[in-house]
Amino acid sequence: MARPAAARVKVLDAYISLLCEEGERAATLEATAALAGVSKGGLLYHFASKEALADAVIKLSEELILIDLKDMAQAEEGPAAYFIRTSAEVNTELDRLLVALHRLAHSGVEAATAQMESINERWLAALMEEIGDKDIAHLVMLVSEGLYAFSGTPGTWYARHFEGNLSHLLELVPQLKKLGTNNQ
Amino acid sequence: MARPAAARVKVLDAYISLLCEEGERAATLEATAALAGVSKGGLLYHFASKEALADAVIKLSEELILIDLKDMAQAEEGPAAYFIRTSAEVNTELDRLLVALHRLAHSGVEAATAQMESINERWLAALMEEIGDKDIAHLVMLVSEGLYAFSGTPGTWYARHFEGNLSHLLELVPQLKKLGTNNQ
DNA sequence: GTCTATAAAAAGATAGAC
DNA sequence: GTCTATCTTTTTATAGAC
Repeated sequence: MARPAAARVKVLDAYISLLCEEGERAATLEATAALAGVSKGGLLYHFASKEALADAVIKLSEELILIDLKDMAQAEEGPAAYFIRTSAEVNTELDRLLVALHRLAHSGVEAATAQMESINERWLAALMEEIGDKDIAHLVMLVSEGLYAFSGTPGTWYARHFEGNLSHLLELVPQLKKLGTNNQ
Repeated sequence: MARPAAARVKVLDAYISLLCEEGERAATLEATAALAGVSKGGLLYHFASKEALADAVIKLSEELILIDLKDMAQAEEGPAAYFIRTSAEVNTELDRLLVALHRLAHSGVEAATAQMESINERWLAALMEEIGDKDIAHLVMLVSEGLYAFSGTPGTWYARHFEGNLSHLLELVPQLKKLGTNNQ
């Protein structure tokens, strides 16, 4: 589907928005259709079931993560700094998709859990390329995971403490890498 | 309720188990009652609504977190090491409650989000007592949050990479603290 | 306190008109 | 492609017997 219908895009975007901003319980077919400005029937023409909606989230996350991994490998600041910096960015398309994936995984959608795992494996591999030390790479993964866990819920702890203030964490990256070298 | 009914405890425990192991979608009243070995009516005698069940999770998490904060402050290894070590422990009562809280928060239960925030504020304050440096304290918080985010889903990325292997991360704690000193 | 039976509401999905 | 109307299933909650 090289040029998906506008309505299909609006529906998927509405579903992702509801997942991110109100949680999985609120992301019903009816609420999604209403937010997208279509009827339930109109929604179901594009996505035959709720599972199809979740699958579309997973598929889109895969497309965006492939771009992200490429950018991460080529980043001038280095993969680790790129990774931590972008982990804290909120409301990028990738961030929204990853938050939506989280919501689905926590609700019990197994395909979403599997995709999260797959993404984590690839990120860890990319970090290991640069860092070398397994423990430090894990540490960076956990920091990133922590940033995601706090994101997607505006006005929360995460926002109060980190928003616009990530530079301090980023300054630690070279030190973390050195720490990795000492540790080998 | 100094000595809550045995059935009440079984129901609450079943609800927490379903949240942790199968996600919020699976934690219906019917499934909870079945796992607890009571009828739906029996369940609703102890918890008048689904909201009451969620509130009980939040209340129990508060009781356990007060104990945890006290233990953390008095830990011989220091608050930060205690905090990271216990963050990775799975299937403790506190861990299960925190995973359940996460599930509820991601589903859209606002009271659960508020409780998570409250807990995070108190943990950060306890870490600052020891570490002093705000950035490093944040880093430790994020690592811990990452550990929680990965926990509660057996057989996943987290389990494969960290289970029984946290000693490496713990060895980094003194170095992290030193890093904080340099950073001041 | 616990059960069964039943109601009420919400959510997912289908059919067919346009 | 999109809508309305309808059906089915699931989920929450109530009522009342025991």
